[in-house]
Formats: sequence, structure tokens, C-alpha cells
Amino acid sequence: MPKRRARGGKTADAPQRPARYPTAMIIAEKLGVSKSTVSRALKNDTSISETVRRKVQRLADEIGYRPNAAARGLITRKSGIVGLIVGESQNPFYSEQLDRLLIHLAERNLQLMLFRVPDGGSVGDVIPVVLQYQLDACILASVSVTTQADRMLAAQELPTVLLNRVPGRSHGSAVLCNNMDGGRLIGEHLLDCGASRIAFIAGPENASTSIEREEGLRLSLEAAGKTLFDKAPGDYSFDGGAAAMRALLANPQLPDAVFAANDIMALGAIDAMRSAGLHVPHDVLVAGFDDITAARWPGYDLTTVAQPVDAMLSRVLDIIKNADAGFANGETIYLNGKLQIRGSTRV
Amino acid sequence: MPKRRARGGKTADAPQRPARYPTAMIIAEKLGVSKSTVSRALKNDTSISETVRRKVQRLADEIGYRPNAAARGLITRKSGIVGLIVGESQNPFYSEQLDRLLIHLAERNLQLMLFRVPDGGSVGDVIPVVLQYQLDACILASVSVTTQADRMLAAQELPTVLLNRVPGRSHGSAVLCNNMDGGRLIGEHLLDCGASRIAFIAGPENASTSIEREEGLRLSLEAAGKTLFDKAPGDYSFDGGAAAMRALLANPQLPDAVFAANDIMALGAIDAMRSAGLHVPHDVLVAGFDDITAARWPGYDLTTVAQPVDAMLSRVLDIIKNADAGFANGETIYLNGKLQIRGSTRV
DNA sequence: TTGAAAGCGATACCAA
DNA sequence: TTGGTATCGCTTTCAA
Repeated sequence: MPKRRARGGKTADAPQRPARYPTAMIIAEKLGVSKSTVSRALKNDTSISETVRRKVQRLADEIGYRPNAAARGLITRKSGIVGLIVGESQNPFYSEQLDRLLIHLAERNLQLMLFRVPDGGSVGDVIPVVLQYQLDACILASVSVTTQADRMLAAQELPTVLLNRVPGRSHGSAVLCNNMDGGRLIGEHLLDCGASRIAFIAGPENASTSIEREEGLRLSLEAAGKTLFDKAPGDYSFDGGAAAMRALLANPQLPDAVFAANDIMALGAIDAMRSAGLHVPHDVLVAGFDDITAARWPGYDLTTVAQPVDAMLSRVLDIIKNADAGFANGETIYLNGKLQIRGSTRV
Repeated sequence: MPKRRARGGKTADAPQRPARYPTAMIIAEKLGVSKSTVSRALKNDTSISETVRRKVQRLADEIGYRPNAAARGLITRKSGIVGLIVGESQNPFYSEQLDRLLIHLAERNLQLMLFRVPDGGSVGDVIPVVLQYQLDACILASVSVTTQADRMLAAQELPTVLLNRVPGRSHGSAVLCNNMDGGRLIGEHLLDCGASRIAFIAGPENASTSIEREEGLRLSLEAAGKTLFDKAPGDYSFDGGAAAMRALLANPQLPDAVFAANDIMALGAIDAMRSAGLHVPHDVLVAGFDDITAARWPGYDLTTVAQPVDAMLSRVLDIIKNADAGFANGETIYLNGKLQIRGSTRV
């Protein structure tokens, strides 16, 4: 007597529950071959006779067989899934970047799982969840990585890449836009335009991107024997940019150029100036950073630094692929942005 | 002699490969209990002694044990993952919606896999990939569902919900904003503002959302004994809205109000009017649909219909949950939007 | 309340 | 080139 089976057995005395979807076993039975053969036939790198390969392939296509990713991942220890951890942010730059990321991933047959850090929480809150899924790698963007989270990640065997975040003490890799260089490009350009009273609208206090962009701006000013004229704190949001601009306008002497640490704040700043009856670029030059779509809208026509998004993502995926192959990973890559001169600084 | 093991066995003669992360088996061994017990202990609904439960729980927390989602999914046939299929689109509305979706999912302990239909492709292209992952459900947004894809999905046991898409012949469910009613709201409002020559800027030709919004507009006009004054084709993009507006401006007589089928086109239309020296709202009233963030920017201050995003997503998740429980699903839910009156129609 | 054992569906080793 | 079999890590009967 055959062994008894708890579920879905194939013995006549057990109730048959039809599979919810075709499995390799079903194909094997229909074709009178072993499931090993079916498995081999469907990835055309292992030794198999062409006749059998085609036979299996045809039936598989016919019944719409798709190997179960979970089962495969269990044994191969590869899920084909990359995780992306994002924070709360209405910055359009991230959604534009996300769209590009999906394209890069698709090119390499990878899928994406998206994790969002809860409002007011930190990366550490989602890491336990992330780890349940056998991700091939994990990208962190638009979130600040606490040292605690840093340690949690370093303790795992999950290859991690920071996108536009300065790496902490972990052994993960990072790909960043050269923010300092970008800040310098803007500074030099504003000086070229004849500006002498240049103000900076900063992002959140601890945002490395903002700090570096400011540093680049300062360096270019120093090189020209000048200093930063004014500075207002912002928060990388449209409203924050507008508020910062109003703060700058409240001072007795106005700047003749403003560099906002990102585009969305620059747009807010422009709106605030217009409300105050000022004209861009005639009264004040304005520049941003990121080159989001709205920066190209004629109503703003914003000079900015375009982040090399595709190049950055390409490097991110290279790192993921190498980590996959078992190479040590712990590189930090800076890629230069490109100055986009538009109407907001054209006098 | 014990059975030979190919990999990672526990017999002394086989080479030991340490687990890459803690498993239930490891906890079981350390605690001298069976892995069944560990499994039971961690979901506190099965019968287990409180002593053992706490003991297991503590060690699990200590070594950071997280059950392998793939292995669990293999047996439970639930992955805890919901898929979202999106098309190519730079409409900010979708990224704002995505952010909300992540929040709704997190509340129910669900994760998200994101699939993007390749440019120029159709949903049918990604369905085979989607099916490899044992998703609990699948949401289709911002993609047109071909009848072919419709059939592919209907043939699967994958609960599917269309978001703002009119359901085809499949047995899937759909949640939509009441676009017709929204169009009516805009029409009535524009008439209230004294407009008499109302033009419409349409979305892509086959977009049901655009067709329905137009229909609502027409109904409200008819009710007032009027007809649509003019219409220009758009494509749901900023540039498309601007181009459509220029087309309207090229006609001998100008409209005194314009309703764009979505916000992003309305913004483009406003920019185009300003470039042409026209003033909004004094020369022309403008209204959109969606209530994206940029609609609130002071530079646009756009009157629009706010889609009830949270209510819609809430219904989507209810449907998913019910489908999960095995209830038949084939409902179509319309939720009314809310008119947001702003400066672009305030005279 | 607990443990042993049978799978979930696939891959990969080994021997034939 | 093929089939048999052991596993991946977990849940779930069934028996104790």
C-alpha cells in the first residue's frame, strides 16, 4: 500500500484536489518524463536532448506553466527580487527615479518590492519585514540610515546599496550624485551671471545631500573671493522653499541670486518671490538641484543640476550583480551631475 | 547509518555549511524542542503552553529570527504580497496614490511588488512574470487592459482589482472615482461662475476616465440648455495640455472656461495661456481633475475634483481581503469625488 | 500540549 | 542525456 498523503495526493484513495496552477510535476506526468527533465528543459543551459526540450517547452507554453518563484527561491537562494526602501517624501524626483529603476530592473529580469518607512519611524522599523523576503539585494533611497539600522543591515547577508546617501560604518555600497561638484557648478554659474549676493536655501538639517551642495557652493564662492550672502533653512518641500524665501525677503538687503538645495524648494521660492512682486530672473536669479520634470515647465524654466539618474542606477545594478556573484562589496561611487542652464538664471 | 545528505546536512560526515540566517530548526535545536513547536509558538493562536511559547519567543527575538516568507508561502499558498501593475506615466497623481497605497498595505501587513508595463507594450507582457510570484492579489492602475490580458487574468486564480479602469468581461472587481459625476460638478461650477463658452481638453482617445469626465461635463451643460463650445485632444501630459490649449487659442473665438481632463494638463494649459498673454481666471477660467499636489501651488491654485484616494484604496483592500476569504468577487464600486474650488475659477 | 513525518514545488546532486 | 532522491524552511496533519 502506498504511503498515505495528507494533502493533494495522487493515490486513488485520497481525495484529489486539483492544483491551483500547473506545476512541473504535471508536465512531467503528461509527457511521461521526470520532473528533473522538465526543470532542465526550461532553462536551456543544461544538457538535454533537443527533442525533449522542445516537447516540454511546447506543453509548458500551452498550459501556461510558470515555475513557482517561491519554490525555486527556496533551493536556489535567489528570489529575483530587489527591495527598495523609501521614506515619506513628496519629492517628484523620487518617483521619476523609481520609474527609471523599474526599467533598469526589468532589463535584468529582476522584480521590485517596495517598502516604505512609516511616518516618524526609521529604517530599522521595516528591516525585520524586509528580511522575511529573500531579496537578492536592497536599495535604500530617500531615507536616513540610523547607525542602529546600519548595524542591523551589516549583520545580514543582504547586499545593500545606498542611493544618494552617505554610507555609514556598514560594509554596504553607495552610489551618489557628486553633490559637492554640483553645488560648485551652480555657484560658478551664478557668479558668471554677475550675481554677488548669493543665498542658499537648505534642506533638512541632517541631509547630507544639502550639506554637500552647500559646501560646493561655498567653495566656488571662496575661489572667487566671496562668501555666502545669506542662508535659510528649508525641508526639501515646496512649502518649505516658499517659507525660506519669505525669510530671505524679510531681511533688509535682498540676495540677487538664490540656490535652493533641491528643485521642489526652488519652485516654491519662485512662487514666493512672484507673490512678493519680484521677477525671476530680473530681480533674483534662481537655481535648484535634481532636474525634475516640473523644472522644465515654462512657468518656472529652472536652472538646475541634472542628476545622472540612469548612470547611477546602472552602477547600482552592477553592484547588485557583483554582490550576487559573491564579490566583496563596499564601494562608494560618485557620479557628476550636469548643469542645465535655463531661464531662471538668464538675464 | 543515516541517510546521506547532499547539502548542509547535520550528520558528522557531511561538510557543514552554516545557515545564512536563523531558521526555525536552529531555534528548535537550541531549545531542545521540535520545529513544529517553534512554528506554533510564533503564531499565538494554536495550542501551546505559555512557558514554551515565551521561551521560543525570547530566543527568536534575540537571534532575530524571521520565518522565511517563501517557505511559508509554499505551504500556506499565501505570500502576503500584493502586486501593482502600472503603465508608463509621469502623472504625479499615480505616485501620490502609490504612497497612500503603501500605507494602506502596511496597515494590513501586506507587501507590494511593483510591475511596470514596458513602453509600447501591454499588460499581457507582464502577466506571465506576475504569475510566477504567488501574489495574494493584483491591482491594475494606469494601464489599459486589453481583452487578451483580460482573458489571461480571468483564467488565473489571482484576485484582480482594477483601479480607475472600467472592468472588461473578466470577473475581476473595480474601484473607480465617479468620473462622470466629477465632470458634472466641474460643469455646474463653471456655469455658476458665469462661463458660457466652455471647452474641454481630452485625455488619450481610449481613456475611459477622460470619456466619462467629458460626458459629465456635457450632461451639466445640457441641463443648462448649452452645448460644449470647443474640444481639443490631449494625452494626460503637461506638454499635451499646453499644446491642446494653444490649439484652442488658435480658433477665432476663445472659450471663457476650460476643463482639462486631468490636473497635469490643466497646468500645461495655464502655462500656455500665460505665454499667450492671457490671464487666469480673468480671461479664462480653468479646472482640472485629480487634485495633485501641484494643483495647490499658489502659482496655479487650480480648481479641480479631488479623487477620494483613501476611500478608494480602502475599498480595494477590502475586496482583496474578501477574495482572500474565498468570497466571489466581481463588484464595481464608484466613489464620488469632491469639488475643490480655488483661484483658477475665482473671479 | 507536543513530536514525527509528510509535503508545498522546484533545483541539483548522483548514478545509471 | 535521463531519472531518482534529497533537500530548501516552513506548516500541518496524525498520533502519542
